This record gives sequence, C-alpha cells and structure tokens, in this order.
Amino acid sequence: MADIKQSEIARLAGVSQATVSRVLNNDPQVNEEMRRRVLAVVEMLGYVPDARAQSLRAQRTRLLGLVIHRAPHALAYDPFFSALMASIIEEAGRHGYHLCVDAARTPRSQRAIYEELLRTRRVDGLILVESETRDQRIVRLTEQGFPFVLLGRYDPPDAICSVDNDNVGAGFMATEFLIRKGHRRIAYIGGASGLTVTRDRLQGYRHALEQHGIAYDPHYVVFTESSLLGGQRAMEDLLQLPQPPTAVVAMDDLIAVGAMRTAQGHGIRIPDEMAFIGFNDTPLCEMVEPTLTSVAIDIPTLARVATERLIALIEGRPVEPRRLIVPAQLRERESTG
Amino acid sequence: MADIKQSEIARLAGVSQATVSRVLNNDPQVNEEMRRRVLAVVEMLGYVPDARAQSLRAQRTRLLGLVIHRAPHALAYDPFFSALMASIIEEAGRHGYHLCVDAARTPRSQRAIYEELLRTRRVDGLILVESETRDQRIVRLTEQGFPFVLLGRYDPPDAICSVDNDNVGAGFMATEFLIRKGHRRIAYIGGASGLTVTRDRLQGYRHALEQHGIAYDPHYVVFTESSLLGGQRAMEDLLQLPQPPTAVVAMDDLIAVGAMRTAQGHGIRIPDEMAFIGFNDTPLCEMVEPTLTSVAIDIPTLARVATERLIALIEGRPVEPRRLIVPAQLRERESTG
DNA sequence: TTGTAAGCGTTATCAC
DNA sequence: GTGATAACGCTTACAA
Repeated sequence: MADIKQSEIARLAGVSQATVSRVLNNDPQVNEEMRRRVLAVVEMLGYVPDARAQSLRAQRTRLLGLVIHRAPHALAYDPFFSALMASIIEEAGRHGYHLCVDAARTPRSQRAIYEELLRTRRVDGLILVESETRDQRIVRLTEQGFPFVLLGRYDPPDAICSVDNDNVGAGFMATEFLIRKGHRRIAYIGGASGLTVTRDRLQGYRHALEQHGIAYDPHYVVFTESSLLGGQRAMEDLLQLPQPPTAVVAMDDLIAVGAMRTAQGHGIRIPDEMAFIGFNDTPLCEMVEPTLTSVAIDIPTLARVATERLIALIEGRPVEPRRLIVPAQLRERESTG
Repeated sequence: MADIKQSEIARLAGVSQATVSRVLNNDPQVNEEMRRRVLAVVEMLGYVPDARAQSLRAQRTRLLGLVIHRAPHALAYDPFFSALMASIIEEAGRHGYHLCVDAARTPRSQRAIYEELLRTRRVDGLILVESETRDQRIVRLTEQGFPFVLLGRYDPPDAICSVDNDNVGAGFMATEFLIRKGHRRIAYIGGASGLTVTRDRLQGYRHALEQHGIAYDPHYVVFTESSLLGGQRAMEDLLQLPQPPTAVVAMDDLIAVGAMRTAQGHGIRIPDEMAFIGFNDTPLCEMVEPTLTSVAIDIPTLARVATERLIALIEGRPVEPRRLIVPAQLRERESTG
C-alpha cells in the first residue's frame, strides 16, 4: 500500500505514466475519457504525488525557511515570535507552501545554518528577522540571488525586499497620544539601547515632542532590560527625579507593567497621577489593573505580507515597492485615562 | 555560481562523479590522494549536496513534521507550544533533522493535512500532540506504518510509541498538595472536555480525593475554554454553588488566573479564603498578585525524548519501552498559602 | 580502487 | 492526443 506511484496508476488505468502526469497537472490537451479513467484510479488509491520527486524535478521544495535566533526557553515566552510563526504558516499554507523552522543560538551557528539552507536548497526562500546594522546574512543572500524578505528596516530602502512595522511611527503615535491627553513631562523607557526597535521608537518619541513644542529632556529617557524587573528598576530611577514624569512610554508591555507596579507601590494613582502606555498589545494588557494601553504591531498583517512577497519573489513575480511599512495601532485602555 | 553539483567537482578534480559522492560519504575504500583532491575542490567551491536530490534518492527528507491545531492568535500566547517547538527544533538539529510546522484550524483541514504529509512523504515522521480519545490520525498512521510519536497518553500503552508528561500524576500531585494544606472542598476546572489532558488530570484529581477519603462531587468539576475568560466564567459558576470550594485546581495557568481574578472580584482573599493552583508554570505565575502555584511540565525533556524517539523510529532503531513518562514538578508560590 | 550505469518519482520534450 | 524518453542530482551495485 505504501508506495503508489504514477506508473502504478498508469498500469491500472491502462494508459502511459506520462498521461497520468498530464492529468494530474491539468494538461488541457488530454482526452476526457482518459482523464476520467485516470482520476478514478487516482481517487481509488488515494494517490498523491511524492513531494521529494517533485522537489528534485521542479528544483523547488515549496518550503519557506525561518531561523530563530534564541535559546528555546527565550522563545517560549515570546509572543511576538509565536504569533509571527503562526501567521506565516497560515499564509504559506494558503499558497501551498510549508514552513521549515530552524534555530541558531550562537552567531557562529547562525552563519552555518543560513549557509546550509542556502546551499542545500532545502528551502525556496527565507524570512529574516532581527536584522543587525551590518547584516552578513543579507550580504550573502543578496550576492547569491537567493529569495528572502527581511522583517525589519534596512537602508537603502530599495536594496532588498523588506516589510517593517513602523516603529518610528509607533513611538510617535504613543507619545502624541499622551501629549493630546495633556501630558508634558513624558518619560521613555527603552529596551537594550543597541536594538533598532529601541532607537526607532525613541526617534518617534522625540519627533512627537518636537512637533508639539516640548523640549527633549534626556533625564526622561532610560534604558533597561525587557522584563518586569527592568521596568521596575527604570521606574525607580524616574521617580528619583526632582520633577517625575506624569506619563510613561515603555518599550514593551512587560516593562510598562513593571513600571506601573513600582509607581503603584509608591502610592501613585493610575491613570490620574501618571499614565502608562506599552507596546505589543500582549494579553498581559488585559490582565493588569488598571488595564494597559498599548501600541499593537499588526503581526498577522506583517507576517502575511512578508510571506506573500517571499512567495512572489520565489515564483519570479515582481515585488514593488521593495520596502513596505505596516502601520501600528493604538489600543486604548484604562492606564491612559 | 549558483549550481555546483558533484559532476562539476568531479570535472575539476579530474575524477568521476561517483568518486566525489564516495568521498563525501566517507567511503573508506577511496584512495587518500583522490580524497584530498576532491575535498580541495569541494572546499574551494563550498559545495554542499542538494537536499532535494538526496531526499529523492534516499527516500527521506530529514524533515520532522508538527501540526498545530489552533488559530494563529491562539498559538501566539501559548507558551507550551512555543517551548515545545523550540526544544524539538533544537534536538532535531542535533541529529541533522529539521522541523516542518503546519497548521490546521478545523478538524476537516486537520485530516487533510495529515493525509497530505503522510502521502506526499514530505516529512519522515510526525510528532502528534493533543490526542483525542479515538484519534483518527493514530489509526491512520499506524495502519500506514508511518513513523510517529505521540505526546500524550494512549491505550494500550504498547500499541504506539508515546511520550507523556504524567498528567494523571500531575493532577494527583496538585490535588493532594491542596488536601495536605487542609482543603476538603476542592474544585477542578478543566479545558475542553474531549481532550486527554483534561481527562487525565481529572483522573488524578479524583484519585487524590479518593485516597484521602474525600467524596467526589461532580458539582465541583467544570469544563471551560483555555483562556482568561474561560477561567472567569468557570469561577462564576463555582461561586454560585451553595458551598463554594475553598481551593481550585485549574487546567492551566491562564484558566487559573482568570478564576483567581473573578474570585478577587467577589472580594475573596487569596490564599486565605481560597487557594489556587495552575499548570505549566508559565511566566504568568510570577506576574500575578498573589503569585500562582503551578505544576510544571518538563517541556524540554518531553520534547527532547519525543524527538529522539521519532528519529530512532525513522532510522529503524528499536524503541523500548513504547510508552515513556516524564514526571511533573510542583512550583509552590503564594496562591496556595 | 575507480569508473560506468541504473534508478529514486516526477515533469517536459519529443516523436508518432 | 498519447506514449516513449530524457533529465533533475544523488547513491550504490556492478564492472573493470
């Protein structure tokens, strides 16, 4: 039972193996009668073509590659990554593609993995995440002409095909929202200061202040690690200031919640005395008291668009413009009044 | 540059293509001199064999399959799945395998996906999760002799190869822990009632009650969806009882937190008036107030063992015993006093 | 010890 | 319109 192949179908239907292939590929030239006969046998045996043979013959696997750059436990609780992966899978499936996920913990193994995926032709294209300023992967893939899409920002914009959530815009949106609520002393708590996300959102924050005639005060900007504890520590620092802020833009929900906890611990009422806004719109936002306003990255759209574009690249369709921006969305809740 | 193949290496090294293949497969019969010559060219061109051709020839793809049974947004915040996937990827990589992840939202598409993966031979084996009591996938895979490992329980134990976190034991452990704390009216909030996990933990719960001479009262057992809201709804029901429980065993941390919230909303003090215990030991446990006691499933071990066994099956090595149990661990926190 | 050649299951290009 | 036949890139008998 295991190994039905086209020649087997052909034998039972009394036609040649080539005809079976034609029928299965909807060749219009094939006679109705033969088509029926072949399809009947195909149906009966539940024949499906062997993906391995198709891959070799067609020179493509219909597999998209995604490489995770974290240790397993770090990935486990990263909703961004899970959501991304799930949406990629879904969109890929719609186009008849599958997702192959690999992991690379160290920078060295990263290079090795990308090199392997590239050379073995195990996948037809790659989705890149967490780009660095001088990304070797991008250089390599570009010079090899291997299809890939970057999730993130890259300069110059037309050099490669990329899809980005608008981090600058998101930082701007969050800050302006607070300004419109009447706040003037607004703090920004960033994550690791080297990350592009941190810097981009900070840029949006500064831009919003500027546009509304508020002087930028570096005392209101702190960087910390992306965790509850990080948020708590950052807030402690901000509360030491002679003029503490009346509103806080935090790099992610975890930091925001940590900061909010600390403020509450100091007897500060939220949102009356201090407003908070986070990023990513994680379920955490609904779990805390008061619920947390958050700027949502539209992960499903991000993933969908990136996947669509990658498949277009693979199949040789034009992709224009090269860089696409997916706007963020603000989800207003109690923490901003 | 793109397409280096063995025949190309052979030409440059002045040997036959078969010799190149032998060198790459460490055939001991090949002469040292030739080996050097071939490897030099291989090195120089950075040649790596084409995975597609190897797949067809060897009749195996070195791909493991995992099918997710949820909508993307549901997966996004499911740490169990992410942790599992990450650990599978890591272990697979150690053995030279990759992970192919697919998704099936509806039961119908589920069958279709499994059938496709099975028939197209796109993957060498499957890791099954979330088994149901009469799992059609298992029947089908078994009759086809397709390699797979079930993460979960299955009877009879020797029928198929499975790795289970000890759900019965975990349910028992959680319940007994509460009993030892002095509780007698203990509720159990399960997930979807069809799931094996739900039933297994319930069995452990009943077993613990029985062993400590506490009568089983079905009013204390409710089923709900695995979410904050599900937990909240279930708790509302439990609070309607003439004699509400003094302790709650919830199927997962999300449900537990939802239930805890609702209890708090009704002015119930935790853990003084009501104790809570969840499952999975997610970061959520540390984020809530009071922190949540939880029974941890050892996901990395689970994933590692399952992956190892699947690969053993694929490569025709014996796997004994067929069923393996990975014990759980209780992480005590504030919610149980 | 090495080269020649068959074949893995497809698709596509030929003749007929 | 249909049936032989040649690839796709690799592994492995078998021949030399």
